[in-house]
Amino acid sequence: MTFDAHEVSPLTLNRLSIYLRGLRQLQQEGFEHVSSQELGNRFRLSPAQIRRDLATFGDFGVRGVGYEIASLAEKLSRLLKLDVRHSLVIVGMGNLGSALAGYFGFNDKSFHVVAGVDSDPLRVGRKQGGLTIESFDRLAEVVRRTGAQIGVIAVPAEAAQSAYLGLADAGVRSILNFAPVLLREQEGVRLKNVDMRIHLEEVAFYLPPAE
Amino acid sequence: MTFDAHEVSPLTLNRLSIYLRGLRQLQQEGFEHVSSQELGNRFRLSPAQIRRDLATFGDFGVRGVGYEIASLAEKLSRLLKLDVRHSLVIVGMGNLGSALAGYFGFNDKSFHVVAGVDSDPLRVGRKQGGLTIESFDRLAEVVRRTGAQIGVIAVPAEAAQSAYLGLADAGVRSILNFAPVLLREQEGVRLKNVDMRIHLEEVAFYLPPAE
DNA sequence: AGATGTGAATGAGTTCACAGCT
DNA sequence: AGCTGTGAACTCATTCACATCT
Repeated sequence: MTFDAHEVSPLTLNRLSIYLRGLRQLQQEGFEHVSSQELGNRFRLSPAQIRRDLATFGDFGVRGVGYEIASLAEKLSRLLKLDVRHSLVIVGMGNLGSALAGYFGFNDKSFHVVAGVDSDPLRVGRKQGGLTIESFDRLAEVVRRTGAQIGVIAVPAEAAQSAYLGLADAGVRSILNFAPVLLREQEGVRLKNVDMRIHLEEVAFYLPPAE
Repeated sequence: MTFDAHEVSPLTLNRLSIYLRGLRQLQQEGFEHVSSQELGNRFRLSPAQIRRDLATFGDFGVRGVGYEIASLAEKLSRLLKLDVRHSLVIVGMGNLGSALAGYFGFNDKSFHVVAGVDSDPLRVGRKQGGLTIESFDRLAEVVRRTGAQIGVIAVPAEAAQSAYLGLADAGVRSILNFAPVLLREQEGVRLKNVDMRIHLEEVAFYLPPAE
């Protein structure tokens, strides 16, 4: 069970998150054990892939029986590093930024929104979820003070590039971008685009030929 | 240039969306032509893959010259069916739903939010972006009246399954789910999960081993 | 000369199918 | 008997490298 984080493919990793979610749901429904078959049926996943993915990280199952839900969930959670708290700073506290803060949980077990900044003076100073919105100009200071590790870009498209630069300059090395733009990237900063519009375009494309 | 939508892989399709976005940005900056090389440099994409992807759908480029931005953007837009308008109904008009409505554009060229429903009586009747929030109970009627093709689930986790069922019963065959749950799926309904928490978990996982 | 479009080669990811454990 | 873990087979996706066209 020794592996290097960078050798884990995002695809596999994302599936682990999905398995964990499924396990939690089954747990809440009172189940204690599950086989790859059952898990697959329930959530439209491939049993073979579930076994392959899990086996990559350890022998979590028992032959003839399946997986013990609580203990597997626990192990996946540690594997995904959800047992340590990660701190987020959200850039852009408009509709989307506020919604994301709530969605991620201001004060989640694994994720903690430690700061929210905005360039709109009308929003600066407003309280939200036990947090006071600060000025975008102070971003570097805010990051230093809070030790934020992950930056979340939730500004309009036009402002996304400067939000990115601000975060990069402030020393944030991991950024999640929700603005629908392709950013000019910098060396040494990990960027993950979550472009909801592209997902929408995908769904629309596969829509039946219409009436 | 004849192909069946279902033969296009989501990976390729998503990249087409990305190329289109990149082209629009270059266009706005005043460029008229671009080579796969330049496009790749600018947005961290592989030139070979750009050429391969584009060539799948037609001979869009000119050897020795590259691609004409405006015309390629136009062609991609048509390919992605962004020249026809798609109608959305958003289930759950809280923070996230409202933010999504704004993000997708209430009245975009390609996407049109035609209705928003919510189960909270306090929200029903409220106006937003030229739309009046309607009751979740009326979902079927709303869908019939508006002809909504795509359903967007933006309710809290607990309510997502019933939102899904409501949409499916109302006849919506394509659903984008933003709630962080694995839904029990139904035959004949295309579901795309956009789980922002999973994206966050990915970024957190690859974070350097901490200080 | 310079960039595309594309067979061929490589690599990544998934599924099969079964040996091996409980 | 039943389900995992896993080599081997296969499928899908990306990259190479170059003939081909302007």
